[in-house]
Amino acid sequence: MNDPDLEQRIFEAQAEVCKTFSNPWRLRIVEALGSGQATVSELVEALGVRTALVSQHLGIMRDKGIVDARRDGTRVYYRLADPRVLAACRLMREVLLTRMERDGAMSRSSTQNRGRIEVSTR
Amino acid sequence: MNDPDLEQRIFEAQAEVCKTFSNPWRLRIVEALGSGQATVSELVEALGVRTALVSQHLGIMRDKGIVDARRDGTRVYYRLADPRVLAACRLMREVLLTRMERDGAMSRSSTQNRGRIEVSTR
DNA sequence: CTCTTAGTTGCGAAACTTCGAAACTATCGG
DNA sequence: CCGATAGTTTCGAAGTTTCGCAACTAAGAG
Repeated sequence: MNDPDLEQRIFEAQAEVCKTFSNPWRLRIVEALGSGQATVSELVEALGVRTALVSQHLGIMRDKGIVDARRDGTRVYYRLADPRVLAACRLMREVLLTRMERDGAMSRSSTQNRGRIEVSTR
Repeated sequence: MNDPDLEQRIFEAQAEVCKTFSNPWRLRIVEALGSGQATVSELVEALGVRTALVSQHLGIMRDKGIVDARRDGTRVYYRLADPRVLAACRLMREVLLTRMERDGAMSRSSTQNRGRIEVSTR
């Protein structure tokens, strides 16, 4: 129990999940599915992107188990497999917005050194 | 205010942040930095990966503003720029583990159709 | 069976990511 | 200045992702 490799495999699986969220269209799909379900054409309409592309992204998310699909006649309804992914995505977005605000403030101040290594003055 | 393009740019920026977490070593670094700070060599020791590679990954996270670096003598100390990223990563991992458990249960049952589109029986 | 609507899939070029190897920089002790 | 230790950067080959395009399947209407 508690294999050193199991831990590594969990982090690899998590990296795969994060890869799924590394695309703006997929993030918008997650957000659009936040309030219930939607068909492919509703998503096409909401995002303003070609059908094939939306379907490709949905296919990727289906394969990774992020969304579930249900066909009803000619339509296919998609929904989030686990509502917590929305929460995780939103938390990440909040962090981002905080940073964006801070960076905006930074550019108006003089202490600008993002991405550089600070040196402890001792 | 509330530009249709601003929204898109926020999702693009978020996708960039998620890209940062799309690598198992970077996730392990985030986890290792969860309880305070660490030097590059401490991270090298903890992850069992070459120094250059750890430094490359830290550089990527520094550029994206995920971690902050502070040099003290020959050592460089890294820490998370915002503790909420740890929470977001952990929430994502929980979702993942739930899915892994569910999938484990699925393989022991007969209804196995992950990644396929269910058809509504009507 | 045919047509239409709704969605999926395969292909391929361009762009991007990963990681090892080697060269480089920074700081300190002597 | 020299050498040692700690970390960073550059390069490049191998692999992966993105997205348009075109061909395909699935279901219902007539």
